[in-house]
Amino acid sequence: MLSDRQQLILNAIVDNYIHTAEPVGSRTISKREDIGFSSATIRNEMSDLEELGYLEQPHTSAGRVPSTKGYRFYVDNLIQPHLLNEEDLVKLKQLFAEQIFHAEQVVEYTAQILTQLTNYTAIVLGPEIFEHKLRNVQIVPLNEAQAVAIVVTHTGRVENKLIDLPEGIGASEIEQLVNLLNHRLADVPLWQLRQRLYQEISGEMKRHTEQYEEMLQILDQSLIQEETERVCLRGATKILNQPEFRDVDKVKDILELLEQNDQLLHLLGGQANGLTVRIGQENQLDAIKQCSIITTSYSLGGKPVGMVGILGPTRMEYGRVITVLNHLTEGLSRMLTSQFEK
Amino acid sequence: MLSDRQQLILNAIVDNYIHTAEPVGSRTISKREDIGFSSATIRNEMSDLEELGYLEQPHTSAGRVPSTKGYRFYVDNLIQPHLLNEEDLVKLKQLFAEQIFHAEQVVEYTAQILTQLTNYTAIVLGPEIFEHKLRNVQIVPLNEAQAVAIVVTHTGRVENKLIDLPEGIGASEIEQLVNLLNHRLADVPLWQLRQRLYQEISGEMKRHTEQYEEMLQILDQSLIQEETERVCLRGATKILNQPEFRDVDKVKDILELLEQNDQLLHLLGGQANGLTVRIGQENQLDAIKQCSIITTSYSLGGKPVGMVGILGPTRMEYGRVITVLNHLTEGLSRMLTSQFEK
DNA sequence: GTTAGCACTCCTAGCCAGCGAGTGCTAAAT
DNA sequence: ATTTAGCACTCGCTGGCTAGGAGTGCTAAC
Repeated sequence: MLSDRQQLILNAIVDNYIHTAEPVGSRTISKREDIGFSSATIRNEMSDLEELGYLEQPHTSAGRVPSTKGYRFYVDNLIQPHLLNEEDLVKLKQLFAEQIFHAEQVVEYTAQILTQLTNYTAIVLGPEIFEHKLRNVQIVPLNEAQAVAIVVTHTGRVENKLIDLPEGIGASEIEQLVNLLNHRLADVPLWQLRQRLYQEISGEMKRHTEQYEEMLQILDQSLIQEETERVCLRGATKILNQPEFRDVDKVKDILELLEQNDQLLHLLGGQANGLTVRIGQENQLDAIKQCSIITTSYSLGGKPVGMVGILGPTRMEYGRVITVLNHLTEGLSRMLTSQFEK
Repeated sequence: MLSDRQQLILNAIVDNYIHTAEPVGSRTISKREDIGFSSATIRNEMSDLEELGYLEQPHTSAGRVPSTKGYRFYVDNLIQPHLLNEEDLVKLKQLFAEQIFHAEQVVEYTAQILTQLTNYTAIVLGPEIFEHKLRNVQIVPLNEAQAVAIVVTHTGRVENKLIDLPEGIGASEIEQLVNLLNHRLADVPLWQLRQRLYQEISGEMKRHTEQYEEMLQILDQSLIQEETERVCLRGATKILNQPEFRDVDKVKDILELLEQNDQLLHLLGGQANGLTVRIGQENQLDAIKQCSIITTSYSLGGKPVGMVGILGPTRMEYGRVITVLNHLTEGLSRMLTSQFEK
């Protein structure tokens, strides 16, 4: 375990490096107000900290830079609570005041605000589909062969899908089918839909229509669960502001990664609920081994339904970002819950 | 006007620069098979071409680089038809073979293929909403205060919007309203909807319901035209592969511009139909004065309904990109027309 | 245990010379 | 009158060299 003084010094170094992006020398630390030791003492401690793996030296005659292990200790033990300024709080309040809630819009708006507040890249994953319950199904024929199937959830989310109509299906039969669906499947969670469809509807349908097979075919097409979640990325170019990413080769891989929507989910990294920090080397993907990601989840009525994440350099302002994220997810959860649980 | 030999040389220089990204010297040109003159002769011609504004010299003892004027002449007069290789043609055919057509998907798929084929950034603007006719309207109540309004067009596109319900509106009244709408407004182009609403429906509605004002309020909310067009960007990071954009400062502005969805429309630059090339300085936006954009439109039944654009360095392979775009828009138009005009 | 002092390391900026690609001009060749 | 060979000149780029400075590690004194 690190001594109190070692912790004090490690904290000072990480702090300094986060704000300057320059290797930190012993004299810089000894000049700080909260440190009462000479540079020589600091040097000895720094040497020890390096040996323990908390610091690294770019080259012999340079200052020290925190290692992944150093950041990890900083995040786990040293971070001090950060107070948001008035301006930032106002922006967050505005977000939560958005009474006109619409899943897609809130996701984008949230990502926008997050990237503004933090100056890092924001990734927001919308409320997950399998928590949604069916409100209403519509099937709108376009011509003889095609129709649009529309599924509305109790949260107001709308999914739609183009489907092929089997030959010889009339408008009245479709209408009948839709009525049956709405009658029987209302309030069924989306992920249970297909299962319930076969359980409850098929018997009834056999009685009502001769074209049982064709109908089932329509339904099967209509209710295929959307694979792509609603994930939204904002502020990808923020990384270009960081001095350690002045090199095109270094950012190229990162930006290419962020271009792939399906990779964004991997970045958020599964349904961990609560706040998670992944620092530098701790990340799976090579492209972002020089970055840190802070993720957290927000919930509806106690159950986590979505995630938000902030991607920045390892030299990220962890304290501030964590505070912002906590404020945000708290507000978001409160808002979601009050809106849909009544 | 330029002499034949001047044109030959300008063509050779642009050609060479496009492929090497290095200033072109007189000896390089004189060595080309299609040129039968010594380097000295080339030097004299180059000097003339520079004086006329077609070439520029980064510094005294460097080769020449085409100016915007030079590229312009090249594009307008010198470009040679480019043949696509088998592989590329197959990819394009695959796109057109997509029978399962869905506006949103085709836009994304098209952008993806374009960026793959050209290795530049692709921007695709989906079929414009005002060409779409109303097929069906639905209003699905979520709770006492809110509902989702859904508009389906004859092309199978689905727009949805969360609306607030006035107090005291019952489900039966909404149903009545929806029936009336579908009966009266089917096949009306979306952009005429509100106008026709007031013309045709209001009289009838006064008769049928006492809550005329409230109903109108619902409709007004439901039919607000979506401001954001379906625009899709792919391959933004391709620019990072270009040697002239190895500098973070140079790409930062470009990437930040591409992050803003509303700016993408400006890039495509209005409803010019037919193929347009905007080269370097000719671009309005400062951020892309070092880039060129080639745009063109595709059509449904003769009327242009969408656009595609390719963004690359001024040193772009104009011939190849133009060929790809022509193939694409031709196929896309044919596909759209055959699908919806029957 | 702490700190002042000092030799040492190593990066960085600046300077300079040499190289080479390329030009422009002139004079000879066609 | 063109075209071309020849040559001097320009200028960016590379590599080697040096001086400066920030920072370290060690030792010895406090």
